[in-house]
Amino acid sequence: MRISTKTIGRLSHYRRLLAELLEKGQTHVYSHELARLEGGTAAQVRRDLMAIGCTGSPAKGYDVAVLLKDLEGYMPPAECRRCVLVGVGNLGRALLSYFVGRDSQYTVVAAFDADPERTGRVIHGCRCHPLEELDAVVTGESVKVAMLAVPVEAAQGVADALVRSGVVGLVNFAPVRIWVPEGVYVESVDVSMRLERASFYACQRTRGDVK
Amino acid sequence: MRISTKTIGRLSHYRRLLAELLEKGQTHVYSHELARLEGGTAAQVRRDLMAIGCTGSPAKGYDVAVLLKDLEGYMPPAECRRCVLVGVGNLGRALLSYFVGRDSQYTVVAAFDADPERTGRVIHGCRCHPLEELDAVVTGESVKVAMLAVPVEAAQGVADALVRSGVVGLVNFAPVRIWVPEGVYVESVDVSMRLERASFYACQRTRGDVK
DNA sequence: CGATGTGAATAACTTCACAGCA
DNA sequence: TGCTGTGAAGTTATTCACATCG
Repeated sequence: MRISTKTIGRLSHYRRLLAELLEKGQTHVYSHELARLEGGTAAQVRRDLMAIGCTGSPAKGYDVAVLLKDLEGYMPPAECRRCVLVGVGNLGRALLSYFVGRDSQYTVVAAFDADPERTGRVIHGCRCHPLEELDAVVTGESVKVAMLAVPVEAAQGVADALVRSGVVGLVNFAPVRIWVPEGVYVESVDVSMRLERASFYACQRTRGDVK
Repeated sequence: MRISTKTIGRLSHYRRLLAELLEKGQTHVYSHELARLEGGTAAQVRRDLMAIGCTGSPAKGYDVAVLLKDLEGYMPPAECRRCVLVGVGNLGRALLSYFVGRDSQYTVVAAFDADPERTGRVIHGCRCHPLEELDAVVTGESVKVAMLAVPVEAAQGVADALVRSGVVGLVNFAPVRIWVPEGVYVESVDVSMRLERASFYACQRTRGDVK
């Protein structure tokens, strides 16, 4: 059975929430509690968990530790949670600090930048290489996933280079569509669209026709 | 008629694409061209445009200038495209430089940060105020939209303050759910979920594109 | 022709509602 | 009783397919 992209996104979220609950010492959780934390409905949570074969008990709900383990078993294994970053401007540095927290599941094994001013240094524990070393590092480390935080003009070229070096999963922060071969997956984070949508609904309300 | 959130997002894309086409001097565009640029289908583009009453001609497709004008008329007017930013760390600075391009439709009228080291300065043309001045500035400037680029622990408190000052549209970059009163719209940009999903499909070797 | 505009069909996603269990 | 697991129903989103037009 094929699990939808939306469900995968929510499973990721549930995992984060469960890790927090476990840390707090909570041993069991009901679907409606997870739903409230996640912003969805109880039925939705149960469906998502059902999709990957997780079960709970009517009496106590879901066992937090078991559920977390199941989710971790379903989500990418450690070797897929190593990624690289291209572009070490403000956004790139923000991403590095984002993934340096010790509870983060992901590791940025290397960063790259075209600007010599930014390379050769270690930022947030991550070595910053010149772009020329991209292929050697990505191939050498067998990295499959990359984050793209470069200017619009550079995005497609860098994406091509990454794909050539074996990357098959990309998170693109540049506000431009990038083309990749069949079999490569792209997540586009489009900040200006998000801001525009927020403004749109903010406006609607101001105009007085909410909902 | 109610237009879906997804359609709003795509309309925002179309607008950006049309602005580029106009700049290039292209006068007409077919739905399948826009579709290719945006990564969707021609039928989807026509549906979206139909939803807001735009029309083209079978002979030449859509008139770029007219369509752009229509989209601009539908999207938020200038007074809703003024926003504030809270949190001037790396992410916040990245956002400021992002929206400083003169082709950007949006203006960040003020930024705020709790850290006195970061306040009092002008960054990318945007004055950075201490958090204490948030209410005065947001209320005084009648700002309705804000971007939240603060640490997880601070997100809810800042969101509350923003809402109290009249903000009704939020773009939240903190990886945590924030609670807002009925009528306030929140866009959550969840980077770690995006990265995880990219890893998931990279692992699976499945294929797809996500906006 | 090769497009648009659109009803109709299909697919995807979400919620309902209830049996069954502790 | 109050929850899970899940078929069925409902809702939303997307694609199909075709009448129509220059």
